[in-house]
Amino acid sequence: MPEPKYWHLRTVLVRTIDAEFSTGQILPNERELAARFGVARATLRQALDQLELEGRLVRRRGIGTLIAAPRVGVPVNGREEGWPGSGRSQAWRIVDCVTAPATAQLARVLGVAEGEAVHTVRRLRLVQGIAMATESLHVPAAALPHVAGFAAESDRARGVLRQIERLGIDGESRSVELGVAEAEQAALLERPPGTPVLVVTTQYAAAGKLAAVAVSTYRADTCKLTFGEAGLVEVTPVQAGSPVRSAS
Amino acid sequence: MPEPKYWHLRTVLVRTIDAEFSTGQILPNERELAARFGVARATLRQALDQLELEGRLVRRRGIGTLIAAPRVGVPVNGREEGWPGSGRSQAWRIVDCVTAPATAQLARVLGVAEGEAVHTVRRLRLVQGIAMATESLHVPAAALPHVAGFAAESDRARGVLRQIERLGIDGESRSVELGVAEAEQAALLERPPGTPVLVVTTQYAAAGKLAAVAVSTYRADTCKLTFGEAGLVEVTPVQAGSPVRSAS
DNA sequence: AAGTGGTCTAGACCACTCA
DNA sequence: GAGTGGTCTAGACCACTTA
Repeated sequence: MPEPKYWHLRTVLVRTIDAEFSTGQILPNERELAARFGVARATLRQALDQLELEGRLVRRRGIGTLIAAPRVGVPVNGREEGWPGSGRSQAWRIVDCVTAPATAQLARVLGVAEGEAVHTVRRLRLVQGIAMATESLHVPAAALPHVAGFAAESDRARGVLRQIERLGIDGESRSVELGVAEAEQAALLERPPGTPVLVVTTQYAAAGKLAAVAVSTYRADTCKLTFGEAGLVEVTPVQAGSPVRSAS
Repeated sequence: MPEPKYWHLRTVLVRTIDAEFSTGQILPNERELAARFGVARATLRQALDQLELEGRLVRRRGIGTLIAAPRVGVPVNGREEGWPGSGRSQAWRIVDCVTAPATAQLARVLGVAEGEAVHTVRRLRLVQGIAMATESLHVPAAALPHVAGFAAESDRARGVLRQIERLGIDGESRSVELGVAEAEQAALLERPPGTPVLVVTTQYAAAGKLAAVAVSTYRADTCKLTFGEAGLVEVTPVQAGSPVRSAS
């Protein structure tokens, strides 16, 4: 079997979907689809798994399998888009703020000593009212002397976000990789554990030194991260396959 | 069952791996692991699937399941790193160069008329001798008048890459999303079809106008894309989970 | 209560690698 | 040929949604 059944099935489904279905429509249920294609339900599900990973389908328990909307372009441009106080109501919701000694791992990432106090602000990024990303912003407590004055957690969170702006952040570098949402992130994103996410790690520098680190997890099913000069032209999604040679 | 078995299994395996195994070591085979944990092999495999998606494991048919090396940081900084001729031997290998009328989709992305001739150069990005990414660079033929003179495909490819530099690219914007490798990409990356990839779409602008578009697919299992000021500090991987509260 | 997707099982066979 | 992961099956039960 040079080509697995589930992969062939996926190809057939892609064609069917593109030709006969549109966003929001419901596919026939899995048992029927499996019967129609003459495969076991597990095999059909393997094909649907692929399509879901690609963001073409959404499956809802108790409802059915629907055609997904195109992915939302989410700007990841640093201070302008992602930063807290800077101007207009950015769609961030503060979840948490804890101050705790750095774990070994966190200490290494932040470049501080293990056990040193670190503020961690957790936020949720909402795009059209729905949670698209979580973020944990870590900054050494020593760098923000005025935060200690706030008693309430929400005040402390806002304090951290406000004061970090006055640090004079003058550089940032990012990395993006694939991950899966663990329990906490999954809950915040209202998704089951194991949901694939794009993990964005941002290092913020002030005066040539690492000043803060943010780890964000974006829903990989619905997000397309956008960087750079704020959309030169509308970014239209492109097939992963070679767009010129229409082989197969 | 509030927590699926496979998810719990994954957690247990993560702990075991971190504690008792190191990069390159081979796990016991699936049948034995399944028996040891008292689950069906399919359930165990579901847990391993997660770990593979996270880049913690690599499975090789006929060999076994091994602990993966940490992901490689791959700079995606545009002209400096990714661009062709610019100086030292960049680890790119030219695969292909075709000139063909733009499909409807490609035309839309490039902002040209459907059917207009477009050069497409396909390249392979090698990191430590292994294929990490494929790239298709699309540029309207009208913009590169001198390319027509080259007869051999490899000359045309080099011609496109060289002449595009003289266009005076002065801006780029990118997007990153999750995808799966179709047959062609999969073959180039020496991976099975369906392999998860990070799809990077780059728009190059010259004189305020869109001049070229590149679509790259990076192996999601082994790549961590890095952006920005070329590594302020070594980027150490961070768990997707909340790094401060060590709940569970 | 009926219908959906999500999980889990036990077993079979295949494709690949290596001694 | 023995051992590994990859695919596929048929069936069961669960969790969730809607009516």
